[in-house]
Amino acid sequence: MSQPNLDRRLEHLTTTAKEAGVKLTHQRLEIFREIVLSAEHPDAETIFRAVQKRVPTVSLDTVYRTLWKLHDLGLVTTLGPQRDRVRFDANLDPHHHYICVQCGLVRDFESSELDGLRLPEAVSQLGTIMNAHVEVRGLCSRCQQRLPTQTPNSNQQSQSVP
Amino acid sequence: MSQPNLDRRLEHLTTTAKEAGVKLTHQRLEIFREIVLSAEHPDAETIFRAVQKRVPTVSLDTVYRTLWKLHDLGLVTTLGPQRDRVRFDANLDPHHHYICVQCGLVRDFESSELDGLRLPEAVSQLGTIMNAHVEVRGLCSRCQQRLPTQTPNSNQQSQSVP
DNA sequence: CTATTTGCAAATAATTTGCAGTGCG
DNA sequence: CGCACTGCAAATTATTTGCAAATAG
Repeated sequence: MSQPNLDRRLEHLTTTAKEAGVKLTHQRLEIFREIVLSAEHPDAETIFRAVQKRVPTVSLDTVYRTLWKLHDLGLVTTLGPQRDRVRFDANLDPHHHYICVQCGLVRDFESSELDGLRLPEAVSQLGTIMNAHVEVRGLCSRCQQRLPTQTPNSNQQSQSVP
Repeated sequence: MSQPNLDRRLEHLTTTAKEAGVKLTHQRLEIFREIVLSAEHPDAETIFRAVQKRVPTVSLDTVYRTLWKLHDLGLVTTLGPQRDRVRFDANLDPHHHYICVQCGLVRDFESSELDGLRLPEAVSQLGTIMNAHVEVRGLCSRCQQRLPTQTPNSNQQSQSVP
């Protein structure tokens, strides 16, 4: 992660936070910096331990709350289909996934064109390549109907949505 | 899911199980069928509830144990980087992921060629498309060195590996 | 100032494990 | 028949929440 890149993201954070009326506390800054600077994509516990070194008083729940707040602001994304719950796939044939960011629906789709993707050289230097597939994210048609007015980012939050 | 496809997978299950000396109980058959037949990629709880309708005595922990056993046999895969733990990504620029199936390491890589993938029409009928990226799975170089003899599939199991 | 945010501790939700009985091969 | 497998209940681990004190803007 290069310095100008970090600066650019921090500025984006500042702007977005101000627009949303969200306060930029010391803890939040450090948590965000930690995710941006980490080459890995850390989980909450890992971020917690790292931030704790510089802000000894942070608590794990603040890390969680901050992460989902940043997620709501569209400043971070999560890996995998969505929050918690491991999901299983018995389809061994080459296939790709469509994932709804709202409800977590996952659908397979096939494409012989995508099956034979050429990957950049850099990848093979990371390790062996067992398999490659495409993940598409969007709002599924069912969720589009249910939330005709909402923006795709003001969702999936801790606050219970009755 | 077409009938011949299901048959083919059930046969593969039988063969693999026999080879591995794993018993094919009623419960396991039903759990496997459930994953194969579901268009969704269900989580343990969902599979549990579905199987329960036909085998009222199954327990949730049997579902968990079976799922990981099938996973070990290479008959099912999981969505997302690996077991549990949500992981966060603050990289908003287009990028792709390399994921180590052994240790869960995730590395970004860039490729303008992959950024502009053309997706099949079928995808846009599932819902809106917000973003598409490639996920590559393999054994990272660090894990290759640590497990020079093991096969990539005899791992990541419930049994604690001291 | 004042609404937001934090830390704590306690609550929930998800997943795993020890054990004794059961049943497949 | 024996060893792998199951169900149960209890243990762990991950994540969320209520509340009073602290703090950004």
